Amino acid sequence: MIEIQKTENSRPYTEILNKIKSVSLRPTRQRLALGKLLFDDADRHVTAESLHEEAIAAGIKVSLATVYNTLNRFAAAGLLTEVVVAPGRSYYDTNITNHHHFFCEDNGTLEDIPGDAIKLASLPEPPLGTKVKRFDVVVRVEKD
Amino acid sequence: MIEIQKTENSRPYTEILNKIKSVSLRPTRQRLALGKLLFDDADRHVTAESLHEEAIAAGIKVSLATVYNTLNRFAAAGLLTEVVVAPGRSYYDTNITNHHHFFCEDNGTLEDIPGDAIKLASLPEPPLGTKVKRFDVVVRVEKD
DNA sequence: GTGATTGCAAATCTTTTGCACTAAA
DNA sequence: TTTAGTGCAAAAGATTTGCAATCAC
Repeated sequence: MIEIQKTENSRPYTEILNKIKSVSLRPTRQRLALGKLLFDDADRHVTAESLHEEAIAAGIKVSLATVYNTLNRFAAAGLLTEVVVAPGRSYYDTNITNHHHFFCEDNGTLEDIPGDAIKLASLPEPPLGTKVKRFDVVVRVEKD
Repeated sequence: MIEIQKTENSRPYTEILNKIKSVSLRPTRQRLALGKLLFDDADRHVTAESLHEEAIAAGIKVSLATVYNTLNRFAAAGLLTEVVVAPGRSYYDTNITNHHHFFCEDNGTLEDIPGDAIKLASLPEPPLGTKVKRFDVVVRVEKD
């Protein structure tokens, strides 16, 4: 029984329920709650650690291991994108459209750049035997 | 005494010696040997692990911790660039000019793209209170 | 019921660090 | 000699995994 679904805010949960079901994952209590945190607002950037803290603060009982597993499952299913900008820490982005990032190394903050805001004037041939999958632009900024 | 300097190939070692001295680092046996592996060829991409294996295979006695320390010192001194392309592993690049990368996730291979081969047609304003330091383009490719 | 998911703890992997020893200046 | 660098082993940080209990179907 998913008691949280009985509240007056049941519509968003239905959306998240459908989103999770649509990728053939079981809508468990933890996945629904994490999904609500992730997908209720647009363009969120989280780490496993930050999402876990947020969940605990919101009174959601979920282990860090499950947060890792959920982020990985969501990413593998295409619900999230993994963003690699800093060594030793993975960021997950709820924006799954083609886009890029500002990254502030001073405080580890990510901000989206719309895909159409950046155009490559040219691109050399990829290495022999390979084809281009996509490209990621990271614009590194610093506080001034 | 740096016995290896006595061989007939002493010229490259002089270059590496000077390179290391030029950034106020002590030219120890380990740094000279790692420097030779790194800088004798152009555009090398290594991880601490891969460079350590290479060194051991070449008969150089050096610990993994020292390889990490050396890569970090070299990078801090501007002799190397750290490249962030995959979660949980740091790559170091001997190309310190402005450039970008092809990255093949299938085998973890990096390949340089000259800086002038890529031009951004436009770039939105950076987040408030920040200024652009530089941008990195990673073109992700896959085997076909 | 059956198979997927959770949670915890233990394991793994990469990287850093403390400290006694060694080497460079 | 004075200070920096090395090596080992231990520690640290991020992430994954084994397994019994639990939950969705």
